[in-house]
Amino acid sequence: MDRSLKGYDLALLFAALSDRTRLRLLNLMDGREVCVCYFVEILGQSQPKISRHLAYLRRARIVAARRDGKWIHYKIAVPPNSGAARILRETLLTLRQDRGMQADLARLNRACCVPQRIYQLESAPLPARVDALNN
Amino acid sequence: MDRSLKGYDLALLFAALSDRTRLRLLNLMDGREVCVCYFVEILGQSQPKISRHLAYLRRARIVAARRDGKWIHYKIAVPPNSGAARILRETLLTLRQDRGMQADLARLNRACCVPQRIYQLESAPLPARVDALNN
DNA sequence: TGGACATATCTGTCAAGGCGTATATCATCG
DNA sequence: CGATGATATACGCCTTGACAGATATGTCCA
Repeated sequence: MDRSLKGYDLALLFAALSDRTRLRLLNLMDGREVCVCYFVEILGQSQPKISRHLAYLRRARIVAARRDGKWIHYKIAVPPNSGAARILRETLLTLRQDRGMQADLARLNRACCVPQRIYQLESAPLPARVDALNN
Repeated sequence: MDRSLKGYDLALLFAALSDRTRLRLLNLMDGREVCVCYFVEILGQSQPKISRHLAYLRRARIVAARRDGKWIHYKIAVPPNSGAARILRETLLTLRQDRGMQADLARLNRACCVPQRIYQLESAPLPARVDALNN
């Protein structure tokens, strides 16, 4: 019996995905490990707000956090349920089609080119590529 | 440009999917067109509650309603966004893996065998097979 | 040890969603 | 018509989530 199917609430997954800000965060993490300060800068939203939305994603176990000195890096995690994992994969692919999401990525890439010119990012670790859920 | 990507809010889709009752309704409609009274009977929940949840699914345009005399039949609809459609398809496949969802289907099938013995269903139209989103 | 910085959590307020109850709508039948 | 049955919507109450602002936690560095 597939234990991974027990104890994972699909409705909770969808609740985590049901907010535009959280979808934007996931899109920025697609194939990338990103530290919180980049989210704050790229989305132009307050740090507590970003942090709360990240906590929501953690609760649904679709992101993983890793501390690195004073920074915390987030990346997408494979949820412990194969169906949820497939749904998440489809979701990320769908987000790529969205104009707004593409614009977020463009802003991220631009910021990564010149982090030293953006006060909040000058000493922050650059986002790093990681294995994407999608091929 | 893909017009179908405009005007469809993915977050709204996920909000529609973020409730267990609504997932149960969708699962019952997987490959089937079902009238409201069956949902009420199978889920054992009040008619207004079922109706409100169906309205939510309609708002996200993932179900279609059809009037047939005094009955209204619901079936799953392909949302006007190809990504949303793929996500919905994956979701339905995932629901099939869930014990509770399988139990709902078993209750539905049992009720369909002897609708005349269930007062609320004695004159109701039987659920009918329709093309499923999944193959 | 004490800042300074990155991030998380708490608090209070407001809007949205869930539910039960009551009621409205719409079709059928007599 | 008026009554009945199927479904939808309105209302009131309660809970949850989103947000801003304030504060706590944890790490680094002087």
